[in-house]
Order: sequence, then structure tokens, then C-alpha cells
Amino acid sequence: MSSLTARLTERVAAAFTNAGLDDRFGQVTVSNRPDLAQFQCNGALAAAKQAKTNPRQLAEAVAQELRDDAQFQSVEIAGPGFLNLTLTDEAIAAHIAELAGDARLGVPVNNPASTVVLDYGGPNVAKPMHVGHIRATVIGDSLRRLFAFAGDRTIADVHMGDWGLPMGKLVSALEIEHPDWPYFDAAHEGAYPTESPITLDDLERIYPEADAACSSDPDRMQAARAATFALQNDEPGVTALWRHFMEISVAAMKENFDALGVHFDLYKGEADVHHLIAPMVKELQGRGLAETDDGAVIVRVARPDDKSEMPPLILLKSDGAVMYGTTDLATIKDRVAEYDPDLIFYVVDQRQHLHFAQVFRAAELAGYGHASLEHLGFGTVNGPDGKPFRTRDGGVPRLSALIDMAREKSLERMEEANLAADMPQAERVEIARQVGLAAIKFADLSNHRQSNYVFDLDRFTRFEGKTGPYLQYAAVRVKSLLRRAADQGYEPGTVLPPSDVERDLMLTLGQMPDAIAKAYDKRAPNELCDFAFALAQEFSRFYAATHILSEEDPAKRAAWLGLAKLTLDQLSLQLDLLGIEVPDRM
RNA sequence: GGACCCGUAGCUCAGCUGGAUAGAGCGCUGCCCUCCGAAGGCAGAGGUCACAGGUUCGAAUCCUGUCGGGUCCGCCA
Repeated sequence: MSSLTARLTERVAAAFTNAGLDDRFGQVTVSNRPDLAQFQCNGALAAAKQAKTNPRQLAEAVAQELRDDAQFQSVEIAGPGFLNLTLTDEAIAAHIAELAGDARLGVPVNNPASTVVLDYGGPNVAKPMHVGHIRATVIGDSLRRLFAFAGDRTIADVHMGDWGLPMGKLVSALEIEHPDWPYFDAAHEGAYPTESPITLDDLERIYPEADAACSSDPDRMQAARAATFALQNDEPGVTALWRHFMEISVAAMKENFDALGVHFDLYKGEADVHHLIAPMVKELQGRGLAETDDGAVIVRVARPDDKSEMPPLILLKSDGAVMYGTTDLATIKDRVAEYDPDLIFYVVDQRQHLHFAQVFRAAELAGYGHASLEHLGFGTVNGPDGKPFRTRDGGVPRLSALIDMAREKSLERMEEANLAADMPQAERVEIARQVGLAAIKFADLSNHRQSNYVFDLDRFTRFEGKTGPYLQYAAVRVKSLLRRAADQGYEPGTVLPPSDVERDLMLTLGQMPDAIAKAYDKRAPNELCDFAFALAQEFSRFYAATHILSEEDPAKRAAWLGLAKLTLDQLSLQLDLLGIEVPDRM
């Protein structure tokens, strides 16, 4: 089925055609003047501009035809030529009944489906995940859910940073600490230890030290480069050591992702395309697309009409080492071969915009696949001072610590509000976990993807206002209502033509397919957040204006319960697309 | 120096492929619980949409410039 505005657009477009005008002027939207009408079409204004005629006249011709259609209660022309449409209550009820009976709640399935590779998360081996990874994972996971629900085939790849200079820094630092380890013995024969001699704590301690040493000491940097080169050239000892890094880091990442409730289909990284790089560079050189410059192998991606300087993509540094642009390009080639995607999304920090522009151009020059490559950049997470979020000691807050803080804060809030007071402690803790995640996720997703935002846990965890916890509460309240109704033997029934009490709620419910389509087209989860909140507000208004369970007319009571159920179903879907769970009670 | 992003209510933010009276949350003022979860609802105050030009019947939205903040600009990822 299609959305209400889509149907109205079809109807009005036909009227434009019959009036001798282009049907694309028939676009119908929800009215921004609800006091005047429910829906509007501004097409007559655009059409008149093009035809250089009077817009009111054009609107009148279209309106004339629409007035014969029984689904409209009124068709009016206002101002310079706005077409104002109001449906009959019967037409609204018929549509909402259809929505309620549809397994997908009226949201159409993409046909044909697209294949979408989503690249998000981007954790680095041997580095703890931090506040910045919230955005990369939460936005990416929501887009994955949204596109999957729309019917697309989605492949989510975490795309770890596991192959560059940081690995060399670690290896070379370990060699200084433990020169006696077999990994560093060129004469070593046979297998290397299967058990890692280092722990996650070791890695997280050593990396910052090694990084600092490399910055200040050219010899250390040189050693790190050499180790990187050895890794990228399959030197067995270094490779064996690197496998330990991978094993312990991936385990830690998975813990973090589980705690966040985000899903990946693939735990691939830069290293997975290692074997593709040498042949790819050779191929690009052979085709004249790559050339040597200052000792480095580069692809020139600048275009004559560029407004600013577009630096070349460096495939191989002058020391022969691989850069991350190289692995990104090879990853595109790999994904094309593996999945033949229509779309590849990169949910990565906005600051890497230039990098992706370079890689995308190189992929285009090389003719790697037909996929549309989109860098969905995001802004930074800031502290209360408006600057990038830091802990008191100046460090970057760890993701796991933030999740713990959100849980604790949520538990406090629940106590304040006297929620879940009579529940066993284990259940309260579980609810606090769900509430804490909802707080973090909703706060992140409700901001526009590209803008920065201030991380204010105090505000995010509130049960009042536009927050994740509030939406959970709103959904739980409806669940509670439906439970009470069931206890009294009342079941949700078919919706009836609305009175003033429920008309706005029904019109809002009718908008969900449009809200989802908008979020999909704009790759913007904040559209879902806005809609979910608007729906919750509209339901609260309805809920305050009536008393469902004491209604004596059984048909009316059942119709209202039907609306409550549809609201709950929609809210649950919207929150699910945001990656937010809804407890049964709280 | 060049390019990109941003500047909207006291605060935090939506809206930006041009449309009618610029929205929400928090905070503030006043009402509404003998009744389904008041964490709610209703009403209200609060805005030169950074500034100046331009295009248009119509500009927060498009164009140009200025100011202010952020980011990026070949061998890190």
C-alpha cells in the first residue's frame, strides 16, 4: 500500500493532467496551516510561474475537478493559489483502518530492492573505543535498520583500522620491551605461540606511549615504519604478533558493540584487502592511472573545474608502505566483486570528507562498480564547554564508561520518578540498561547528522521532554493501557470516523510512511526521532482528552483501543529503527 | 591563502530541493488529577532566522559579500 499523501498526490496529479498541466505539480503535502486544511498542494504556483499565467486560475481548474471527488470534505483555494484539501472523516477512517491491518503499517517495500553496503563503526585495533564511536555506530546501525526495513539487502561492515602505522608502532615498542620474544627472532623456526603474551590492558597502555615516542624520537618512528612495512610484507613473526592484537582487540570491540546493541554482518578490516593491493596498484599503473611522483605511487584525481586544490590519492608512500586511501580503494573493489552493491555508505567523521572525495574519484576513474558512493559524515561530540568532549583529566572518555554512566544515571532517574519501584532489582537494572541506551542513542540520532552536539547525560536521561526515555515511557504507558483493557475483556477494534478528539492523532498516524521515506531519502535518522516524538505528543493529547476504559459505547471504546494499538505498533517500529528497545513495563 | 560545514527563542536544537502566521524540548507564568501511568494535558510570554545586498509575486531556505565559530588542505588513520 502507499501513504495517504502519495495517494492524494496521485489524485491531484491526475487533476493537473486533466487541466492540461504537468502532473509533477500535483505533489501533496501535509498542510502547514492545520487551521485551514489537512493537506495542501502548491503546484499551481509553480505551474503558473512556468506558464506565466495566473496561479489562482490554474488552481481553480484543478479544484473544480477535485470537488467532485467524494473523499474530500472541502477543496479550497487560498492566498496566491494554495490548494487546500480536507478529507471526510470516513476517508480518514478508511485509510487508518487499512494501515492498522497492514503488517508493514503502510510502509511500502522497495521494489526493486537495492544492495547497500554500510561501513560504520571503524574501531581501531589496540585502541579503546571512545565517545566518538557512539556516532559512527549508532547512526550506522540505525541506517542499517532503516534500509533493511525498506526492503533493501544490507551488509554492515565494521571496517576496523588494523593495518597502518599504529600497528608498526605497537610492534616496534614491544620489540624494545621484549627483544627475546620469538616474534623478533629472524632465525625462529616453526610455529609461534598460540596464546597471546599480551593482554588488552598491555595494548592500551603501550599504544599511547609508543605513539608519543614516535612523535618525539625519529629513530622510534623509523622503527615503527620498518615494522609496518614488515607487517604489510607478510613477515611471519610480525604477522603472528599482529594476530594476537587482532584477537584480543576484536573480542573487546564485540563487548562494546554488544553493550550498545548494534549489529555488524562483517568484522572486516583494512588487512582483509591486503592481498588485493599489489595487483591493484600494478593494474592501475598498467592502465596509466597511477604514476610515480616524488617516489610515491599516486593517482591524480584533480579535475579542471575543481574550485580548490584536490591532492592526489597516494597509493604507496615513497617507502613502499600502504596508505589508508589504498585500502579504502581496494575495499571498494572487493565489495563490488563480493556484493555488487548499488550503494556504499561511509558513516565516518565529517573531517574525512576530502579523503573520501579522493577515494571516490579514484574508484570512478578505475571503473570499480556502479555503486553510488556516499560519505555520510557526522559532527563531533562536545563537552559542556562546547569543545570536544574530554574527561576531567583531559583524556577521551571511553565508550564503556559512558554506557555505564548512562545506566547509573537512568537508575537514579527511575528512583526519582518512582518508576519500577515494585520490581525485582534484576529487572530494574535491566530496564535501566535499556533506558540508558535509549538516552544516548536518541540524543545522538535526534541531532542532524552533520552538526556537532553537546553530550549532556543529565539532559539525555530525563523522562520529560524530547528524550529517548520519554518515548519509552510513552510506549510503556500504552502497553499498560492495553493490558488493563485486556484484563477487562476489551479488545482493540476497527477505527471509526473520527470526532475532534481523535482526528489529529489519526492524521498523524497516517503520516508515518512519509516520515520513513524522508528519513530513507535523506539518510537522516533525526527525521524518525522527530516523527516518533510528534506521534507520542499527539497520543498524549488524545489520551488526556478522553477516557477510554470508561467509555460505554463498545464500538467507540474498541475503536479507541485500536488507535492505541496502532500508536504502540508505530512507536515500537520507529524506536526499533532507531535501535531503541521498549520494556514491557517500567 | 584556498575549500567545506555552521551561526534560528534565555539554553539545547529541528526546519533549509523557495511558499501562507518560523517550530520543538528545557526553563519561565497561569490553569487541569474522587477516573485508564500528571514523567502528562491546556493556555501564555519569549525571534531584526549573524549582518548587508541581490534574484523572485514570495527568502530562515537560492546567489554575492562581510563578521564570528569549527574543520580540512600529498607521503598518519
